[in-house]
Amino acid sequence: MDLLSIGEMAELNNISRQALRLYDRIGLLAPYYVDENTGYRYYDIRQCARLDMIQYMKELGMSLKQIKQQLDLKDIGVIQEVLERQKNLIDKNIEELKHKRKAICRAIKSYNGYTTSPREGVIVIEHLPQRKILCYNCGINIYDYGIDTYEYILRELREHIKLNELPMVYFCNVGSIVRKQMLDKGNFFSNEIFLFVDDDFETNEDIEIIPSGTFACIYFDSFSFSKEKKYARLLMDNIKENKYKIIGDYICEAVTELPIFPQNERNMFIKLQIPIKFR
Amino acid sequence: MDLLSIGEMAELNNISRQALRLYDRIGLLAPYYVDENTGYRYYDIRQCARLDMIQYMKELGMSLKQIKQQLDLKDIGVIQEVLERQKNLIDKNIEELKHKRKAICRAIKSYNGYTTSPREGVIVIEHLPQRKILCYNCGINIYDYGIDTYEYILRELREHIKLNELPMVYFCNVGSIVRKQMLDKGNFFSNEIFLFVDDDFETNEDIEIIPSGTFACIYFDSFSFSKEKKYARLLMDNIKENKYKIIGDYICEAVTELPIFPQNERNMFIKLQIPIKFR
DNA sequence: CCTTGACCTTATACCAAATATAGGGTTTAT
DNA sequence: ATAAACCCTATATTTGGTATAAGGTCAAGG
Repeated sequence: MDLLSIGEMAELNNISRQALRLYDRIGLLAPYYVDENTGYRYYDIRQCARLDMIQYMKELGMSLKQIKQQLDLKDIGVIQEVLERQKNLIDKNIEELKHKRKAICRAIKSYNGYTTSPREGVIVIEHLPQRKILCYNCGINIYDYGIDTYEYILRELREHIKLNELPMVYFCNVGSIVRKQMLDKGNFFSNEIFLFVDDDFETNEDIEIIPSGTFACIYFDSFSFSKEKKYARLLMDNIKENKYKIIGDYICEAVTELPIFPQNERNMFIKLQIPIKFR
Repeated sequence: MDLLSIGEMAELNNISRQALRLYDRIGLLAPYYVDENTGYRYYDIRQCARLDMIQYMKELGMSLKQIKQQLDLKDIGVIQEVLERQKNLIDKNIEELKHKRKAICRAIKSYNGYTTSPREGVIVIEHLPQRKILCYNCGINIYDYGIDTYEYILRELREHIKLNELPMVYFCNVGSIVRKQMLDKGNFFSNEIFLFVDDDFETNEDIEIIPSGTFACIYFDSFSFSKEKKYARLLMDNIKENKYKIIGDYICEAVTELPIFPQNERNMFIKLQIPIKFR
């Protein structure tokens, strides 16, 4: 019987010598024979079977520890269980990745929208598709407070997201909403912030739909409430001038950008939007 | 302006204190203010914006180093590139996982097939669906050699797999093939081993299709060539006795099991199969 | 028999992205 | 005043390896 040196074994199995030594040390794959004097490791070609299984299980996503436990069990047939478990794990991973992908696509679209957006302060009429949002009621009128409070509320929103098991990738596209009845009374009041979710997101009590329609919009960046109020007034005045009819809630949509300012303050692209009907 | 202790900051952002200290040390997020005497870290609530971005980019799969580079660039707008890159990465991951999933399903099916298989040596007639295999010609007649040589050939097959960019998960379901013309001449000769791939696998010159049809099959486990030959003879004799007509290649399908034997030798479930027609 | 180069050994350090722990100092509320 | 809660630094651990150094061994050729 001819034995293989660690280098030969490594080459045959596409693994590094170092890795084989590691497997030896943790007891995952001991060489068939070790020279007492030199410490040289010698492997039997048939040990490739075990190494195959190790690499196979590793591919399935198991840790070396798990693999060792599994192989130490010497329990034939348990491999099926492992396979089932790993399949479910993979399914979960795929779902997660798909979710992430969607969120990224959303973010890409948002950013593109903003880079090709009209100049700051120009009012445009846009047709916007139906959108789904996940609302969070923070209990206070955010316009009564400053950016600090807004940050705290964002943290609360995030807790909310976590409860809904949403990936954090959605967190870069948030907004606030002033309900139509408040707007009609001239009361600039909002106790709700939200984030946009995918259109095929399962609708539950937290999810609300913003219907498609015609919106009067105005863009600006670098967020502050006084700036928002200024542009909101501009937008409302324009709507009044043109005798449009407001038919829904005021929305302030924000896309968070890289925070690069001295105090690392939040920098955002903002798009205010009010659904209207031409009279 | 009220500042946050590291614990408050950590709690607000669902991150550990340790992680925040780490981020400080690597320069990813320095506290707004550090007490000179006590070394206590104090954060500004607005730094949540930067932390959000860090966590967002982390979610996208970027390393802390990459994130730091990105944020240090202070180049607004590069986020789009990052998003595109990460989207492609996710697409690749999803594809890979789907591949793995399929291979696992195949393995599960194989194992189930064997646990519910007839007793060793019993000949059964089965209808088997169309299957795709990836063939490798090893140049020698494997039946002229022993298990050691077979292991070497398996290594070559694996090199072959790697060239075809197949995930290693397929490697647990291999087989060998004796062509009909050899069988007809009574020549038990095989220089081809293969592995099963998914049905929707893209067909190229290495891929071969085993057509669906009726097969005479015999099951056994613990592989050795002499055992295979014994059962192959049994199978052939039975076919002759029953006056079936052999209409295609002899296939020896193996499912590798956990290697648990003293020398860690390969243990396999074997299913011999010969396509036949009733006269 | 000697040398050379390829190969082997152990030991240690490193990577990412944290977590855990020890040992000691500080704040805060009662 | 004092205890609980909190903070600090420094070090070790985790996972699955890779990299390197310093030194020992093997096989082939002269």
